[in-house]
Amino acid sequence: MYTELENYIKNCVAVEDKELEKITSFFKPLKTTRNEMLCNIGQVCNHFYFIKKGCLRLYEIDDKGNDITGYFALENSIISANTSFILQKPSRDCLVSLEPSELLAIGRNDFYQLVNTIPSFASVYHQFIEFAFIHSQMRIYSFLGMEGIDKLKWVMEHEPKLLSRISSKAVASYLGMTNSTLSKLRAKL
Amino acid sequence: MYTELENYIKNCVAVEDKELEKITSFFKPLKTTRNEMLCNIGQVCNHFYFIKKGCLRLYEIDDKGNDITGYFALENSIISANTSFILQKPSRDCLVSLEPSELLAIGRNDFYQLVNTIPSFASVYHQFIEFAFIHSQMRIYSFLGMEGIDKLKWVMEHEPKLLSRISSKAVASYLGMTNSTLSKLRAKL
DNA sequence: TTAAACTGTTGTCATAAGACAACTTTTTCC
DNA sequence: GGAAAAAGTTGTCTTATGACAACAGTTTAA
Repeated sequence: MYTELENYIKNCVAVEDKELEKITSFFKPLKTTRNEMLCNIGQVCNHFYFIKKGCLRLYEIDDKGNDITGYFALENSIISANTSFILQKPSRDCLVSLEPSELLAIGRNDFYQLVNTIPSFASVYHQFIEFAFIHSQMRIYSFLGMEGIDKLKWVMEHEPKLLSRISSKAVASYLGMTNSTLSKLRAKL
Repeated sequence: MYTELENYIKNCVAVEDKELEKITSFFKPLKTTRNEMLCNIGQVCNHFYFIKKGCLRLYEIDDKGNDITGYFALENSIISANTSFILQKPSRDCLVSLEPSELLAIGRNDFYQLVNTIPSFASVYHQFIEFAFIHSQMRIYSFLGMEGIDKLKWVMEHEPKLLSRISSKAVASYLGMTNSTLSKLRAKL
């Protein structure tokens, strides 16, 4: 049940079996269908999700009704509507499953109890946030200056899984372009 | 000497005077001229900086020789070439002073010693990273979809200090546009 | 103080990308 | 399995922005 999550944690920090067991005991399994909304606009996000199987997407809808993807999370990674989760404010993001998924969910109270009592878990969270920040900065550097064709090449090189796994529409919203533009760029390659 | 830094810390967490004194004792004052390079491309960044006075800018140079700003830091905030500092790899970013500045610098070893021994300092760092991540995500949402004029309005609303304090050229590199485009957009308002 | 360097403005022109629409292909789910 | 919905492709047209250049204004530093 918890093998993947245990591996994820062990991959971040050295941790005793006893602690590991305590940590995982707070996670509850959860199956979703496709397009299931785990956090909607206006809700306060109260869970962190580990993905055993499937794929989630965090996105925001702008004034014109277009959506922008914050990030994707595939198997063996964690995600939540972070801003809402951290600040405990109504979310401006939607967190949604792109495929039928198998998740392990932990509630916010349990999450912070673990963070505050188990240093190795705090370290896991800390590493997640550090990585998330580094990744966001990388995306700013890569997507703010580049032309469309170069953004596409960048993702092909650095995050090829996204292209094989995720719909063009969603990828376009991650690259900051329309789907028709992405389609035309793909044809050019 | 350390008043501003102490206030910065106290603003994040409740902390005893004794601890506060221990924390600040690791920070060394440092004055810079304008355009002084605190971390250059290829160097491994080994310091975190608190800004008492002045302004720093973190940026990267892309293939075409254009530069993109990662973020700015003004008075009473902290900054480093985070990616390099965290991963201990040669930096792709430059960290530079935009004005003559008064800084308090802490070396990486001291920094992590504090993080590992003083929970309240760990919390300060943790909050910094959380905020930095949230801010980066916000920028992705705001700048990836928007047209130039809306990006400019966004900064006017959310980070007006940048516009009054920082050169147009640097602001343009923060917004992901050329300086001539920014100048024309300003004229339109 | 003054020359040099840098910054910002404005113009023209070229081009990448958005908007919209029509159409095809694929996927979904009853 | 098949109808309906969604996703993807491709075309035309428009527009925002980049590239480049000339110039003006400002700052810097010797």
